[in-house]
Amino acid sequence: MPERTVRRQARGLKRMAEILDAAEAVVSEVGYPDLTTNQVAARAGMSPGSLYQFFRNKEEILDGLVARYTDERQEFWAARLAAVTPDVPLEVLVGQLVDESVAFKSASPAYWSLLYGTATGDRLAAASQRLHDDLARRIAAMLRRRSPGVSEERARLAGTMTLATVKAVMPLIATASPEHAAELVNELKVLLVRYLA
Amino acid sequence: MPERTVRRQARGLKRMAEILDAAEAVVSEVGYPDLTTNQVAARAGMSPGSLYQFFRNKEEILDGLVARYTDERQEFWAARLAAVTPDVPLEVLVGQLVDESVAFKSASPAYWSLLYGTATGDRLAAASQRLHDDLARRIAAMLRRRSPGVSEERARLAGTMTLATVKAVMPLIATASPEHAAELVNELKVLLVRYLA
DNA sequence: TGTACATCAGTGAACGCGCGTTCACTGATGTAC
DNA sequence: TGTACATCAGTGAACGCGCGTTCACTGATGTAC
Repeated sequence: MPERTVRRQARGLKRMAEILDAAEAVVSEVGYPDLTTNQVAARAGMSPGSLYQFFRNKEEILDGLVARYTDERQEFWAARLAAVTPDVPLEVLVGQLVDESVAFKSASPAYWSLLYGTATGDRLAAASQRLHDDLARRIAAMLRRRSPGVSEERARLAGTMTLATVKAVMPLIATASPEHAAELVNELKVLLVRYLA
Repeated sequence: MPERTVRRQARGLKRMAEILDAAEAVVSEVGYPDLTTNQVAARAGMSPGSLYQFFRNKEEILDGLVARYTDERQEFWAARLAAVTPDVPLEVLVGQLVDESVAFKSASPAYWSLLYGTATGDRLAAASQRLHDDLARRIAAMLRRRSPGVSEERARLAGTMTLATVKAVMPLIATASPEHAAELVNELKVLLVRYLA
């Protein structure tokens, strides 16, 4: 257990980074719920005991990993957004930012697995997936009844997006204050109306 | 361990429902990661051993709970969407469906905790929350540089919605086939452009 | 309608396995004089 | 520049706790004749 005043040697700092690298690899391989400290140690090429020279416990290791990720992302997007000039057309701006988001995401699978991965097993995730596919199909069917000109393909896409958006805003509503929640609900409606119009 | 041919008595079926009720309560109280079978048994007012008369193991209990939820939701939305008449204005339609989604969600907190709850501790969720708040603020600032007329309040809402939407579509992109992923990315851009225009 | 027997429902103490963490120890590196 | 000593880095076996699951058992309910 590291005391408050540990003069970390260069070797030690490098080791800490290696531990985080190992944790990252293990998370992206087996997922957070199945990660064990012994796996991390093995992956980092050191003994289990060594982990505890640098981190107080398992949770701190994951904290360290998340901190590294969030710092990196925060820095990147802060600079990226600050660099946006007001005259660039909206289409171009959105196109670039979305593409960069996608690139960022696929570059670090462990981050998503950590923060947005399902806590439950694959079985439950699959059940939810089936429900969503079914609902997306039904939304698509409804949209086509309203606008028969729309292709099945496009209606399906719209259904998927609608469902995903609603799903995404729900947690925000749950944590927000009542009046802020009402604003969010309203804004969600605005977004969907503009999108589906 | 229940054999294939168990003639469940009425009493037993009622017990199974009680177990699922108990599991639901425990999940919504302590969250899925901290749920224990003994807690569920205690909550259901029975001994741990009794659980295993009706479910093979812990996972099956959660499966049962999720199945009950998904069936209920599937049924509700199937009927609800089928009942939509083509002549109702989009604003009204979206307004109603979103409101019903919100009502449905707040009626069953365990469902969300189960399927979309973070597997990691509250500490990590909080870190991610901070990052998102910061990014929403920066997006809002950028939007106001582009459109100085927009209020800070509205820009902030738009930033939050934008971020939530992007976040929601990412997992879909990850699991989809390459060409379908490209479609989703494109559709996300369309949605954002229409929303932010 | 009553009796015998199989099966279902239920108990709660105990077991065992996995995994996070510790502990006693050895080696490596820095620092003081 | 060398020597002594503190501190850091590292090992891996063992420990202990929590929790899912079992087990031997008792009670309740249905079914056959």
